[in-house]
Amino acid sequence: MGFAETFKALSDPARREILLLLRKGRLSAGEIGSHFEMTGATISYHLGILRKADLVFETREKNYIYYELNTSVVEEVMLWLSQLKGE
Amino acid sequence: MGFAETFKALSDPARREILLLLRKGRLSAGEIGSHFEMTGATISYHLGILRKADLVFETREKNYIYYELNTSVVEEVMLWLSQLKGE
DNA sequence: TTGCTATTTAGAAAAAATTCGAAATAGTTC
DNA sequence: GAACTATTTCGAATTTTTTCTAAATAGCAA
Repeated sequence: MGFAETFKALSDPARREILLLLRKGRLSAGEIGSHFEMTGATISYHLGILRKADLVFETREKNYIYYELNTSVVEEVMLWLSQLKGE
Repeated sequence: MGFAETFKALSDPARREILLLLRKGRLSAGEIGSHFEMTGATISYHLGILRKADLVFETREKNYIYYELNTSVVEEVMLWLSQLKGE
């Protein structure tokens, strides 16, 4: 948990784009990277931020690391936001 | 609009606390500041961030500036988040 | 084991965010 | 107008974030 981490993770456009990509299903770090004009190192950095915020989880397979959306934290954030708009 | 601005605004604990304070109704900058261990200048900075993100709006009265919650942006954020968890 | 592919980690540079004290602005009140 | 109160803006210092290149790790394949 930790809303600071979560909102911070969501505040970057590339990281939000990554999450949207993952809606369709899991992708390897490399597949994710191919959608951006960034080095693999930078993508890895962003994936680390998303992972620490529990917005994604990874599963290792062969020499790939697949990333997948974790929606449970999204629910918590929505709950917090709904508090804000009256009950 | 601008989700980057909005999520960035929400990523700071003090700013989230300010928003929660404003649920009960409008407060002046000074009243908001009295809840924190920060200078007025810093509170003003945070209020500026929240205002730019359209999460609050201000109304001037006497020599006070009152801040009020703006929930319309909160709705947009929730909509974006609900996209994330399957339609 | 040697080489290949996928990804991360380390270190450093650049940019952005946070905070403060001091000065400026603006509206009140005498 | 002069003094007072509330708040913001400015300038600078510190911390955090973002990005890269280069090096390290790890699994696969020959």
